[in-house]
Amino acid sequence: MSSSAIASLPGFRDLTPRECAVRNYVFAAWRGAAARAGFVEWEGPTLESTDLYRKKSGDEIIGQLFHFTDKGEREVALRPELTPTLARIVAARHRDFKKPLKWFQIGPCFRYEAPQKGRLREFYQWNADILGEASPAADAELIALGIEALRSLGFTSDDFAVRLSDRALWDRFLMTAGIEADRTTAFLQLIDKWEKDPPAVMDAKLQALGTSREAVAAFMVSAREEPGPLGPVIDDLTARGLGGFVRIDPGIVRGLAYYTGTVFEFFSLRAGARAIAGGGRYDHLVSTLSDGAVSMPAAGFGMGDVVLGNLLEETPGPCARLHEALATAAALDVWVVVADEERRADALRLLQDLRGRGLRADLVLAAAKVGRQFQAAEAAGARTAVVVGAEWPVLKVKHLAQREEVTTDRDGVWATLSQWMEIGQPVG
RNA sequence: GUGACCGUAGCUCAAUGGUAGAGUCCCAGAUUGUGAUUCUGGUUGUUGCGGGUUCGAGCCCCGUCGGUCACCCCA
Repeated sequence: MSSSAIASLPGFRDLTPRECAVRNYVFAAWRGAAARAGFVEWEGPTLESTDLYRKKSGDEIIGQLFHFTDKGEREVALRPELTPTLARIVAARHRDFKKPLKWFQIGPCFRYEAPQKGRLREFYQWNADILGEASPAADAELIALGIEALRSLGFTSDDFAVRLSDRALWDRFLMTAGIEADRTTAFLQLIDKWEKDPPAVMDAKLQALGTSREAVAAFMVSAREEPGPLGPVIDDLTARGLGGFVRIDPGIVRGLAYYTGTVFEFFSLRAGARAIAGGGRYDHLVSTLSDGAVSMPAAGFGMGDVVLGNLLEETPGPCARLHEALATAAALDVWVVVADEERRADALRLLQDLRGRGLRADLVLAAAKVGRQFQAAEAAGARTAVVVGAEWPVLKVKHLAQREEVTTDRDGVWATLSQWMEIGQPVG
């Protein structure tokens, strides 16, 4: 609080154990969903050559990077996302792997932007990608994975939906409308603001490009009725029973980046509808980054932990599930109470024995009154306690929730605990 | 980068321009071996920082830093 104290940097978080546990819970959901779908985990470096991002997105992106010159005069940048690293690795090493690749990574990313709700300067991103498979089945597989991850956290079709589009839809529209290719980017940026800009403003801007709001609106309606290139993706997801999560929405454009076909966005249906995740097909990126040496179709998506974390706390169902998981994760199986300091050595031996058998066990490190040790056990969420005192080798084992205590010996401790543990073991 | 609002104890917040407080948390105790509640006691502040106005500033003014939200952007 004092001015001389060093505070954390803006947009960077300190994760105390409770927040760390929430993060781990989210990671477990991501990893679990990916593993169940046959995706394997990889990991790349946090720091990359700045050129990796410049090459892909152009110079304007450099302003949003944490970048510097290292001691070897190299221009380097903290990664703002995971996909370029993936493309770089796959371009270099793809012969080592059978296709298609189904890879995922979880890791910190950095963006030098003004922090605000749902957006920080350091955040975790989960990226899942399929490379070497051009079929729409890959797009659908990825969308299904994202849906499963969110469902495993307790979210339902009341909480989120997937908006699906395809760059090809707009290519068709632009061709029909006679708009030159070099204005495509400007046009798509307008579409991105379709819901934000007032109709009159939107119309004026579109007129300047040689079309109109009316024409675009009519096209959007027709695109929703006529899935066109998105038909196979929709059919695939419908066959999986996930059709209810997906809707065609040509308004989804996903920035100006490297997408070449299908694009999609997971967005919250709750107040302040925000994007939870986004992705799409990027068939040319591997080729671009390898200067044409390797060509490989690819698709993927990224999901950040910040918006998702907010949603977890705000949505009742998932929030309850989270708290239940946190309580279970933090709980100890047994607390060893040293009722007589003369017996601390015996207590320590018992403690190590219990840990060696796989139980989560702890004790108060410094001498303390029995009452305080039970308080510590309670605070730590211990389910049982073993009292080691003057009557050694006689021991007392207590089930804290049931307030039930039995007298036994060293062997009896294990028998009693294993019996109680099985009873109290949470299912799933 | 631009704009609006906000900065008081670790946290949540009080305090007409007139001596900075409460709750909570944390720590320690309540007839020497058992948890909740309760009770008692205790620690923590140059009121974000720096100027200015005033007899006197937590309060008013300017600046600065930080936070939040929005814009921009969103890979």
